[in-house]
Amino acid sequence: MNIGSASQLSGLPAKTIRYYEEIGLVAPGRRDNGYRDYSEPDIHKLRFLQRARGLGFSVHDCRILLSLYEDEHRASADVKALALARIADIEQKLRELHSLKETLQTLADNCHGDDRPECPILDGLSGEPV
Amino acid sequence: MNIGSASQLSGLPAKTIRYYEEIGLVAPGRRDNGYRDYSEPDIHKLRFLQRARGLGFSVHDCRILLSLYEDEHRASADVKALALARIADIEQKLRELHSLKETLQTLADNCHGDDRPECPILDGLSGEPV
DNA sequence: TTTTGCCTTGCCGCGACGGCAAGGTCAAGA
DNA sequence: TCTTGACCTTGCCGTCGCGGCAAGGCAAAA
Repeated sequence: MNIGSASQLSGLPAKTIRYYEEIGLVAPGRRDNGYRDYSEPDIHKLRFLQRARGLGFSVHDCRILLSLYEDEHRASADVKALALARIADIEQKLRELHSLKETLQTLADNCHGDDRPECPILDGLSGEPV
Repeated sequence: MNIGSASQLSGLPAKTIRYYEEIGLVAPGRRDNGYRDYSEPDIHKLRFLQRARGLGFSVHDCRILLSLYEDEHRASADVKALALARIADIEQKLRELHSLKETLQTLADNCHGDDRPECPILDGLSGEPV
C-alpha cells in the first residue's frame, strides 16, 4: 500500500509518516520502484501513533508505548505509569493555565476597555502595584 | 548598565535579551567597547516583556503590547482585546487538556497496572472498542 | 504521447531561545 | 606590571514535530 493510502487510513499526513520512518518508528517495506509499501501491521502502528499523539504523548513516549504495544509480554504497569505521568503533566499544565487565566481575568476586569489610555492591564504588566 | 545587570533586574536570561534586540523589541545603546548599555526605560521594557511572556503572551503579542505600553494615546480597549483573546486561547486549551485528561483517566482506571500484559490503555490506543 | 497525479529525496523554516566556541574587555589581586 | 577570572561580543548549530517547496522519477489515464 502506498503512502497516500496509509495517510488516509491512519489520519496522518504523508510527511509525518515519512518522519516517523526517519526516526525509526515505523519502517515499511520498499517496492522495486522505491515506493514505500505499508502492510496491515504498519497501518495499525500508524493509527496507534496517531491516537497516542492525539492524547498528547510526545514522540519519545510514543516510541516507548509502541514498543510496549508490540511486546506480548509487557507489564501493564509500565503502560499505566506512562499514562499516569502524562496525566500528572496535564494536571500541572491545567493548574498553570488556570492561574494565568485568573490573573489575566482580574486585569481585564479592571480595565474599562474604551478609547481612554488608562489601562490597568498595562499597569499590571509594567509592575505597578495593583 | 551591562547586559548581566539588565538580566538580573529583568529576570530574563542574557541570551533572551539579545534575542529581543535582534528582533527589534528592545534596542539598548552601545558603549565605545561595543558593550550593550541598558538605560532605565530599557530595563522597564525588559521587565514588562518578562511579565507579559510569563502570562503566556507570544512574542508577537508582546510586540503589540509594548507598542501600546509606549503609546501615551492608546485606547485601553485595544489592550483589553488582546487580553481577552489570550483568555479565550487559555480557555480553549483548558478544555482540550481537560478532555485529554478525562480520556487518559478512564483508560488508566481500567488498567490494573500489574505485571500481566493485558492493558486497556494500549487496547484503547490501538483502536479496539472499549 | 502527453498529461496528470503520486512518489522520491533533500533542504529550509518555524518559535523562542539554549549551548558552545573563539575571541575581546575590564577590574582586581600578586 | 602581569595575570587571572569574570564578563562581554558575534556566530553557528540544536531543539520538536513536522510544513512547504523544489527537482526529478514513476504510473495510470486521456
